Amino acid sequence: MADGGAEKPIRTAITSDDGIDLSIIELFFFAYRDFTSDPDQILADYGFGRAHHRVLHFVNRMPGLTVAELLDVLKITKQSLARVLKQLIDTGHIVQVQGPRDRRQRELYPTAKGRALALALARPQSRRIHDALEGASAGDRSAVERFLKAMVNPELRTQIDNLPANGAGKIAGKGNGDQ
Amino acid sequence: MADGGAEKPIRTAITSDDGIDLSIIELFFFAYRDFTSDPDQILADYGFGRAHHRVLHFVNRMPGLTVAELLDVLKITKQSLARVLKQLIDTGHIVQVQGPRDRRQRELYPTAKGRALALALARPQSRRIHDALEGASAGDRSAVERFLKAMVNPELRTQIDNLPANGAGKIAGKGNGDQ
DNA sequence: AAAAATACGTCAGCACTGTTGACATAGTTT
DNA sequence: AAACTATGTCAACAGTGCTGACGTATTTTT
Repeated sequence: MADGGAEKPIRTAITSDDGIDLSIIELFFFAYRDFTSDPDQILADYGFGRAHHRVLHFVNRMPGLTVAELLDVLKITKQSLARVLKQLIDTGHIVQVQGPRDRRQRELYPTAKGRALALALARPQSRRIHDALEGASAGDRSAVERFLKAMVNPELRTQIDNLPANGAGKIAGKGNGDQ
Repeated sequence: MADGGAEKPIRTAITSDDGIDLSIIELFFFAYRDFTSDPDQILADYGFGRAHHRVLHFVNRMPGLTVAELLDVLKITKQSLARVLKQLIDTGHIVQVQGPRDRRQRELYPTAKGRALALALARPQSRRIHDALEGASAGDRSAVERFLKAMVNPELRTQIDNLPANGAGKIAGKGNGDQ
């Protein structure tokens, strides 16, 4: 700034009086930080990070999805995905299968190993959620779900609805035909 | 893996039947991603990132806190903090004041510029929350707050309670004496 | 059949944010 | 005086995101 160095310190705190919903902003930050800390610890043992977790999770949730579809869910570039996906394939957590209709496509599937890791990562998160909802009524739970869903950009809510057993039965156009 | 390359693909999706609370896990991921995207766009104009946002936010929420206290809130190393804090000081968003009792300490305060930016960053987040809670009852809102708080590690809940106008009046031991 | 578009992979370089480890300097406590 | 504490800083590294560019296989369009 170099304005003589005399910027006056403001000694009062921002409060809810400023018209900002500070409590939920801060709660959301702390909650998400701790929510991700559980899997982070497990991932460290594998030399993986959060990006691996997300890829593994959605491949397990939507087996057979293509690279392009995965990019669309994660909203990252293919170069970002390439690094982590390659590692997951090299370590035998995910396999690629050439697309039956369009042979340019690569369908992504978890292996038994990949399924096991995905579940191991989801377990502590699910437990934390379960504990957090202890004593909550069905209405409370529903309020939490509605809130979280409403926090998502409207264009993306469709994606969420298309996940299996989240309201939709199966993913359209994909034969989830049990191995 | 090099086991002959024949890891069998699993073609079934993980579902709630696996005993995992998938809907909230996924909702939380998407919700947080979009929640942070609003300020991210503003920050880009300043050449700042999410780390700057967090520092700025808590300095505005707890003016006069020391470097050590800030590290304790953010749970990062001082080397990580140093980089972003230096930038915020150099750009005139934050000022340091030598601690009155212990002159080794640096109390951190926002400037008018820093306060303005903090509010500009909080505004879209607050609006998103407000919109997400549209049509929600007081009980719904309370359920959401209780849930988020319960998601935080128990040891850290005290920190949250000590933020001004989140249940506590003032920060213990700090004279928030209005400039 | 040739041309254009698509799906994917990859190389190279960069930015942001987190980590360890080591060391320096002031100021406080013992 | 010695030990401890609060802060700053240098250096190196990891993880994950980005852009830009280019190559190859395959499908679609002309």
